[in-house]
Amino acid sequence: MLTTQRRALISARLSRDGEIIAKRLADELDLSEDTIRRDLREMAAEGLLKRVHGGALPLVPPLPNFAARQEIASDVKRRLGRKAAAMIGTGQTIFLDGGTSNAEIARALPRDMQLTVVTHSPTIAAELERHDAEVILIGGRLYKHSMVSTGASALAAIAGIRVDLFFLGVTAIHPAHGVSTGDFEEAAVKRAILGQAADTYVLATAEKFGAVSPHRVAGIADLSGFIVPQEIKDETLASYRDADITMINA
Amino acid sequence: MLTTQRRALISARLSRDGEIIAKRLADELDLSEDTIRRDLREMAAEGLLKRVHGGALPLVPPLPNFAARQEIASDVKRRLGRKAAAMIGTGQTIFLDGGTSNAEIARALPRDMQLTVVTHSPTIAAELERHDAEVILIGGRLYKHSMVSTGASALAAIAGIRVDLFFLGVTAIHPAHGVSTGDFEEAAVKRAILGQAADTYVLATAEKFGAVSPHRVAGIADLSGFIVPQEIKDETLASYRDADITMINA
DNA sequence: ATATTTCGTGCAATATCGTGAAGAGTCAAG
DNA sequence: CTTGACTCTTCACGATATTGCACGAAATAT
Repeated sequence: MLTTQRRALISARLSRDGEIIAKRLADELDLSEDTIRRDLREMAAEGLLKRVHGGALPLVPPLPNFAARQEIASDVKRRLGRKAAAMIGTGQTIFLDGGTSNAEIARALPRDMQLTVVTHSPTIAAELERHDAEVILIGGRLYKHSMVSTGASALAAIAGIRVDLFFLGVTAIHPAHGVSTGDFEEAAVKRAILGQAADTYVLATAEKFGAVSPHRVAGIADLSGFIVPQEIKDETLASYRDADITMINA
Repeated sequence: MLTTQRRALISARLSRDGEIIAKRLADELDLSEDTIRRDLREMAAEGLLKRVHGGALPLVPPLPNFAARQEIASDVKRRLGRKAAAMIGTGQTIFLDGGTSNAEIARALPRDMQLTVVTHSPTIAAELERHDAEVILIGGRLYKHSMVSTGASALAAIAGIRVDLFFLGVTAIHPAHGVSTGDFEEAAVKRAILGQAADTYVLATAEKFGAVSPHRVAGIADLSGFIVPQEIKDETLASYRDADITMINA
């Protein structure tokens, strides 16, 4: 690839994605990071972009849809997402539930990783547009609040799929009442997926512990484990210990 | 090989590949790089191409690849989208195909309109997150290039749905070859939807007319009409008149 | 506070460039 | 047939550009 073309690509990516990440582009183009960084440095000198640590940003503010996408996932959720992504092996088939925590898993997945991602969330599917991963989208009636497919057709589609790993999203986690969520249909879909997964993990931010939502998804013992932020107190987690499930710190 | 022939070849390669790499062409033609570079130098002096280190590029950047196409919802597409949205009645069920034009329809829909939108594009579904519309998502294996579900399960889901209005997205429109698209699976899905729709309209930007893509979706007469930008020339559209379909100006 | 990532710089290896000179072929006038 | 003018090509070589690597500094993550 010619240098000029590479620079043109950088410009195009900048306006499309709203950012350039030096390392990622270097991997993608199979070049050293030095080359990419040199490009960025020189293009910055020409006033074509703004250099930042790790890559570059456009001078003009990015498109609105990117701005929306960029919504700040809290630092905690990003950490949980990275930890979860690290649990996934090449070639596996995983199911990503909807929700912002699981969207962070999608973002944390290496772009060139070979795996199959099943999801009933169009938002998550959209996140994976530029990944190499095979994406299986579960259709159905869209439940807007959580942006996931529900209903009979979703259940039917789920019944035909087995996955290695399921990352379940819930709104509440309680030692006695298990994990639960706010919508009846949504809970039914989650239960269906749970039944098809070899292992199920929940990304558990602090505010969910001790809470109960109307529709139960599963008991604590039905899960393989939780991924919890490390700053959560031990006594909060103590009441879950007897269920003998894994607590992964992130 | 004559100099003139060689230069003609260079021009042809430039428009076909969007680049000339001096060394590669020299090897291929079994000539020294000097000769190629002299050609490039002189053609650049005549304003036929742009010299760059390592070879040459066309003066006009190559066809908007997918990355760039994604980019700007041109003013034209927004107009088409608004016109299409205006055709939709309250309470109707419509199917939105993937693609940037159809995304503009979704954006142009009033937030509080009561209707049912069926789509196999997670991107379109995500656009409708804050609309009151009921959204039915068609699942399947995600074809990344266009971001739409394809495959047997998508076809099965489509077979169970009837819609009032289908907004079809294609890459090419030709009087004799009908409307066509670049992917085999994608074309099959589009045909399936067409069979379930009472009316089908295509948002037709100027560059699509007269073009032909590998996989035919339908003949012109199988459609209800086109929504075309008003600045398109009458003679361009003349060859479609005999099919007796509606041309809506936007 | 420490580990990891990213940065900038200098440097060496390689690729590409421009120039001028030399070789090869063509053609027409002598 | 020979010669000289002309064109096109290749070769040689110094100049310039590009790339990857090493290493200490700075920024960022844990």
